Amino acid sequence: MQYSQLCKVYEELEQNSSRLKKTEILADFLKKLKKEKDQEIIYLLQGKTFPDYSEKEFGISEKLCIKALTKASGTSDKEIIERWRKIGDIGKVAEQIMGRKKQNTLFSHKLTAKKVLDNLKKLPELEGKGTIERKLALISELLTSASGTEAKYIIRTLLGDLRVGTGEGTIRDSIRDACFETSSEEDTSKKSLNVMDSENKKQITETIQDAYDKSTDWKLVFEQACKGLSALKSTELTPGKPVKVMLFPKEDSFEDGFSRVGKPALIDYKYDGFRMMINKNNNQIKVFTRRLDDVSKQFPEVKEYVKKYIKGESFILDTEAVGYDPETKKYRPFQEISQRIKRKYDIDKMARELPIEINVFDIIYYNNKSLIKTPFKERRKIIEKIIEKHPYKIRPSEAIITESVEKAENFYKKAIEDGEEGVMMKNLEAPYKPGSRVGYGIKIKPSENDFDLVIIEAEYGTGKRAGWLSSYTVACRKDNKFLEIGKVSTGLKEKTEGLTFKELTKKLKPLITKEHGRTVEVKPKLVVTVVYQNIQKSPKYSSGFALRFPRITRLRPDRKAGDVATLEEVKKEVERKS
DNA sequence: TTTGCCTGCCC
DNA sequence: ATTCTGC
DNA sequence: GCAGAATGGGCAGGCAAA
Repeated sequence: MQYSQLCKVYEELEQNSSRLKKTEILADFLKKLKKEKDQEIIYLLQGKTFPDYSEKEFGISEKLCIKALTKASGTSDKEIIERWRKIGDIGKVAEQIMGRKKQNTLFSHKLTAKKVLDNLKKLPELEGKGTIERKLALISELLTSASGTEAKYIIRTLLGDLRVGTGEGTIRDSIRDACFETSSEEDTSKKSLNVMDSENKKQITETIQDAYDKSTDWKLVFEQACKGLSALKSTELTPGKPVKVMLFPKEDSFEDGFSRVGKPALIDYKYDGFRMMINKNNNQIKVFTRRLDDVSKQFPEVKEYVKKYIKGESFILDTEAVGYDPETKKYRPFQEISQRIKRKYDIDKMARELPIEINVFDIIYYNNKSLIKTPFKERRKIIEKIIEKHPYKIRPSEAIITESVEKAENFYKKAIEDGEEGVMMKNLEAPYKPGSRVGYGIKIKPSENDFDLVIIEAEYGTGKRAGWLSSYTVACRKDNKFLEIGKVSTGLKEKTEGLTFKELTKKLKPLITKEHGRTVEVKPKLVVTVVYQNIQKSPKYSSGFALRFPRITRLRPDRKAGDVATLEEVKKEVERKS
């Protein structure tokens, strides 16, 4: 298959925002792909070359894409960055530059999808001295034989950002439509077994989703769907192979929480650690992160705890690991535990200095049986039955079941007093939904504080926000100086109503004093209110602090730069919270 | 040998 | 992580 | 209500430049 054929699909997807239309476009493509040899091409549809659970990385991002473009086109870094600033998409820059170049070339080699796939797949394998040079060579080889459009999508694929708006749901539905016949208005009279009526269609969709949930691999699911329903149904959950985690949207009050998850609900602590999926298959024990990275080596204690304190031959547990101080037994902030996650050296030393407590809050597989569809209350019972509770090692998450808002609030207060982040509320009847943020559970966190800060630098946005100054460096003050305390971007509106990026850009432009690349320095005049969840020590910002999860809530035209929060006030808040 | 940029991935 | 937006 | 896109801080590790 020609890569240009694939690019045509990307273009169409990009031009159509309706999900139904996207599904149609993709289904047509998949019908063609069925007849091809390289089914791996399906990964390219989501800008990938491997299944989601693969840990292979390109090791290429913005800077190296710019280098590769320079190399392939001869255009200077400076011009590329300037174009990027203006149009907010390195892919589009590549399209312009490589497209222009093509006109001067008399013949061009046709790029096949396989060639693109092959070169991309080589990237993760390279290591050691000269790696970057060799990676750039592989990329510019593709770019030089690419058309403008092809260059655009090669770059976007490398950046891991295809921007064609196709997620799992769309892929799933198009596999359904490509592999199973759909009844259209004209032939509703026909009663063929293969023709989907709406009930049937729903079931097929669910079966495909279920197969993906269990395998996390679209290539496999597509191949099975081509064979038929029973092949899809044969997919099984396999402990040792990672599964995507269920996610939880935020809710503001317990009333809202109950109305979403129903009454009674299970409420448990939300720990400020990191997600850990623990898989046991007989003697093999593996630990995966939320993005399906294998961190078994980094957390040797998990094996020990699992062997000693959990009954069962095989299982998959969903847990949160929190770090604590081994002397004082006090829970430590996320910043500290994050030192262990990607560690390759001194693993044992860190394990002693910063041990973890594993809080188990869900189970989706037990003794050769999937529990994905088992109601949550049953799953919780199993957790409590099989885990021997050992605080500071492994334990079921702290939880209550209640239908009272008052009891929920008291439990929440206790969680905060214990130094945790908040609580989760969960629907007792719900199944487990890998990878989706569905309302079977929600999270509740404390109301947050804010500072008024002044904008001293800004950066041009990308994608939807191209052309606007959309990310702002904000500062507090100390005497007559302004000290950076982080960047903020979210909270503003892209369209109308409320404070927009457009408006802020307009206000900032006259204040610009210097420009470098995509960043501008501005006179410290504009004051904004920034809410945040936490204040962290920062190795990067001049104030020595940074805000965790910052977002802008409003403009303060009534305030001057001299009115913004002082470093002293920031320090006082840090004290107050600890 | 050391430093610092870059990337990917936790939140 | 948070937020906004389109479906 | 959900998925998708565009953004935040900070960590370790890998490589290249100093």
